[in-house]
Amino acid sequence: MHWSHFFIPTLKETPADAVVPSHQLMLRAGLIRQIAAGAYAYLPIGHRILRKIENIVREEMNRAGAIELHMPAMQPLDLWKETGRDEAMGSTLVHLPDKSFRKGTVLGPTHEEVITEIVRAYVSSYKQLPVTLYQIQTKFRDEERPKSGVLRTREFLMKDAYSFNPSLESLNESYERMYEAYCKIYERCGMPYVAVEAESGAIGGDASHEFMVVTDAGEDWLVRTEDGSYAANVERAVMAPLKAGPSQDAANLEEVHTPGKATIDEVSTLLKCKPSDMIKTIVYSADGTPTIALVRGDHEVNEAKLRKHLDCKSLELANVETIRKVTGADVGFAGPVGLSDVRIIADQAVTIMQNAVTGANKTDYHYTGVNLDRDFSITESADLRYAVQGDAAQNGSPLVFEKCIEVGHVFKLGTKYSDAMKATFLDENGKSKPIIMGCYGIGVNRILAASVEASHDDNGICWPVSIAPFSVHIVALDVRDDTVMQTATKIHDELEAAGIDVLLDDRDSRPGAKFKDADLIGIPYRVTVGKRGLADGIVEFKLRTSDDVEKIAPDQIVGVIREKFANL
RNA sequence: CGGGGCGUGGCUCAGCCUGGUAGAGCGCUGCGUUCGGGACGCAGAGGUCGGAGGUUCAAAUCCUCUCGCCCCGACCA
Repeated sequence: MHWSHFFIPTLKETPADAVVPSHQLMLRAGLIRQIAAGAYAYLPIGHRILRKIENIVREEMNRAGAIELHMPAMQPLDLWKETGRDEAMGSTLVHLPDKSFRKGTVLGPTHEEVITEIVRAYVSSYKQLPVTLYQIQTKFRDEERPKSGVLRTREFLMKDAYSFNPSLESLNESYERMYEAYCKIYERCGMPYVAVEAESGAIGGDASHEFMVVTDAGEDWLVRTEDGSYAANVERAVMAPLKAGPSQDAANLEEVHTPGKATIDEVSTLLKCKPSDMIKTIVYSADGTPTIALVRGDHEVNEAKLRKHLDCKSLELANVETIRKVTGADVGFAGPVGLSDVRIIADQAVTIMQNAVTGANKTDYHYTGVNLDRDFSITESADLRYAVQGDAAQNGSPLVFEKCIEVGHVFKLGTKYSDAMKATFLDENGKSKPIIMGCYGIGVNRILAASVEASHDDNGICWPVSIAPFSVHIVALDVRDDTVMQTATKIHDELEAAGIDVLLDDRDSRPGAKFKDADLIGIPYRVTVGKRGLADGIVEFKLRTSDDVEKIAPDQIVGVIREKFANL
């Protein structure tokens, strides 16, 4: 490809709206153009990269036995009503206006409903199972706040695969195979990924892993141990129980006046104690029943853990009236002392506290010197909180926290969708059973953006060969010199004939600008052809990621490059 | 959805407070000199100042409404 015949609108300056490196560099390198909040055009260079990623994904999916199909982005709302996800997705689900289209049409944010509709129509026997189907398609989600360029958009490309299995063992096999395919995909894309245990979220199901790329531009947190033995989404992370400190003399239970001081910060400041000396008492409504969670003042309740522990369908913070009724006080003065007839679940860290401070269940009063068993009792204790800095994993290894971006997610769905949509099959004994499902998603554009986040320097992007828009970038200097252009064109043609993607910068620009652009768009191998070099009988060969320049005879450069690619 | 910020040529921004001929740099076109890490000179093209309404003799500038975009937070398969 000749640059002058292509379309690569590079920018010298960084657009002001771009904040994260991947966004800045993708704009500057001419990969994308923003059309609206959360909607981007992929310009030719960006498009080529997406295609390369897609091909890797496709190859690995096919190798793992998944079968490609294509489903519509436009979907009947009725399908979503069958699973109740029309409400669960809330405003994220994009509804087409009734008057401009058929009543009740939505744009697919994901395709569990549609794929289940297809499978239930055609699959009726165990003999047709298992089967894994996938597509690579544009998804629509009306995100409240698109951000960070291409990392969080309202329209995005996703590879979504769905497995349909006759048994849990079969599901586990499909899941395992997808998990391994995902690892290969990220490896082939040259991405430093981490597979972490994850919560399964609103999609339901009982097991899932996320594939994360560590980057400051990310919106998620993962925790892992320094020894590499454990990695999890922070939502999911399980910690070693805290050990009790040295035992203190039990203080007397005392009621203190704390007028208007309702928060942990206010009370700890007033009483000159640490937040970690306080017990945070949070009243929830679990399936409509008031339920109390206790965590240490410096900890946060992890509602996913609490929900799982309670095994309840709905869990929300209790409203003000409920809190008044249960505690007899305004919000901010709740405590476990004196409460009965309500389920109280204490986080493990609370069970080892001594002489704690809590609300007194009396507006404007707190207790000090509160001790478990002597002053209050709990129904049970459990792990209810988010991991924090200083926690250790269950094997005792300290947890480290890292910001990350999710690039893939594998779930075991179970029968959530097949139950709701009556997707059943007859087993060997002629018995009707719901099909067991798994689903597996990869954010294709996120791989692109995460790859830039993971691999760039001050001058631009550094693509791995596998997903680079071109493999070799020939910079022709002195383009009006016939020898230079003949040599550069010959190298270009021969590389192209050898099946290597090559870009020839044949623009009549000054060398500095061409080198800057070359670094910016980040093609892994660069060949410089100039009058000066040719006079010495050489062209220059350089890696994007290195300053070392190899001088190679023009008639040997193609062989050298072909050899490199043969070894990849 | 709460809080903050910003909309002036393809990009970066000045001008607005204190109303009076729409500016600079980059990029673009032409000519010339240059030519190994974003050159220079000369001559050009390109803007309903996001939109609507209002105040005024006069609005990019003041007022009201509105739309869009970015950031923080909440939310998020």
